[in-house]
Amino acid sequence: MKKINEQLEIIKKGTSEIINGKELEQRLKDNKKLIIKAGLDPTMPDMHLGHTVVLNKLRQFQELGHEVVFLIGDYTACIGDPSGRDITRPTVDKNLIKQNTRIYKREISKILDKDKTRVELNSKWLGKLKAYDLIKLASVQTVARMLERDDFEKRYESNQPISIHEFLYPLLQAYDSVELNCDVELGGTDQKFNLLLGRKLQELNNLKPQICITMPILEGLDGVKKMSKSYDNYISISEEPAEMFGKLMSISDDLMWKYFDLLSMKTKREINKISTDCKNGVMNPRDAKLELASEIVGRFNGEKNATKCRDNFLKRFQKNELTDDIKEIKINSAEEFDIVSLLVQLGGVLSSTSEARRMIKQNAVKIDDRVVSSYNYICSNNKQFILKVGKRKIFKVIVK
RNA sequence: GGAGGGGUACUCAAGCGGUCAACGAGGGCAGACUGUAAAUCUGCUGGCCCUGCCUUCGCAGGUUCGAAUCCUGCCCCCUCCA
Repeated sequence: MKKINEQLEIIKKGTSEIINGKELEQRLKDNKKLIIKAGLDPTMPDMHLGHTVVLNKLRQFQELGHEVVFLIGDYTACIGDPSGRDITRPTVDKNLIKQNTRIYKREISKILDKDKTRVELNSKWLGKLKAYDLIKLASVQTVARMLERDDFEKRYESNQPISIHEFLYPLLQAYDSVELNCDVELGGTDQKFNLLLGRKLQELNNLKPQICITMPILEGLDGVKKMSKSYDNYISISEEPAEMFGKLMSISDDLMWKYFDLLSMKTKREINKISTDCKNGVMNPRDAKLELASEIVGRFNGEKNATKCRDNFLKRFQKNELTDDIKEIKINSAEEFDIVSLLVQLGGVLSSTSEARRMIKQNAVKIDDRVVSSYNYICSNNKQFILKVGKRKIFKVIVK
């Protein structure tokens, strides 16, 4: 194992808060494998970059030789974590949870060392709790304390409903820590309350209280709200490489620095260098962003793919050239067809005739780089042509 | 159990008998400008056989020439009192 201060430096990087730092140091000094937990509810079918902020930290712990537990909240997913929410989460179908659990198990191996990661489902112990146990568990926290939480307080004051079951979520998450006897639990800053409750519950059960480490919340593509599937501002880790690259390139410069901090494996010094270079005009921020996008796409899809995405990106948007990864639309038709039916029925590029008309009206549709301005434009005369709809949708249409 | 408030398009939110496919804001999309940036400006944002027609305002009926708007029943949500 590495020296204590080296370990601490790695652990501290990128964190928002460590409760409590001294305890962590002390425990590292004991030179034992620590049990590190981070959990995720399998409510959504895939993981996004926001989740990886915590996973990356977990990975670092793993590399330092500690025991990493990835907790899948298959049981708690039924409740829905109210953290940071202004509305009650809808409950998730049990089959869907099972399915997502499988996906999660697979996806974490993109970041964590699969062989060294202990994966646990909290249904294993939570499913055994009896009403008696649950009520006893519920007695450790008062309603007043619960309502002190920002999210609940806001909802309470603005007359939004809070269901009883939402109060149980933090308690059950805390119970997980008791069950696993965690030394450290990781989570986003919005998890602070839940993490601290784990500490408290462990103490009540005569266990060493866990150290809570919070990570900043990663903003989504809009740069404002947290990255989340429900806000549709996310980048999935199983996204098409080119798509992932494009999404990363479309973020604002301000946001780019946050992404560097939370997602890049570059050291603080390296990031600072890039940042000052951009400020001094030595480096174009766009190139910094290219580097960021390459690194992240590379992590999930390999170096080779990343380079290809980068090349294609530059080709397409900087040089306005065609790339070799254009999607093809093959049409078997002896008859003539017009642009609207190509876009909707034949190509499935747009979802309705009205939308197609709208696009044409707005000069968004191009065939071989020429704007199509008529709804009735007949395009079957050409055997092969390039169809563009807006900036991002490009297709090669082949008529047979 | 009692009293009151409310359910409108992706979200928030006007409208309270005709001029409502429904003001406005946000989001989204497109165009201009660019670094596919961001910011800004402009337009669009239910569907269709598209100068017109069809379906939408919690659900089901009713009144009316005509309803998101009025009446009846039902469902759901919130607040206060107990």
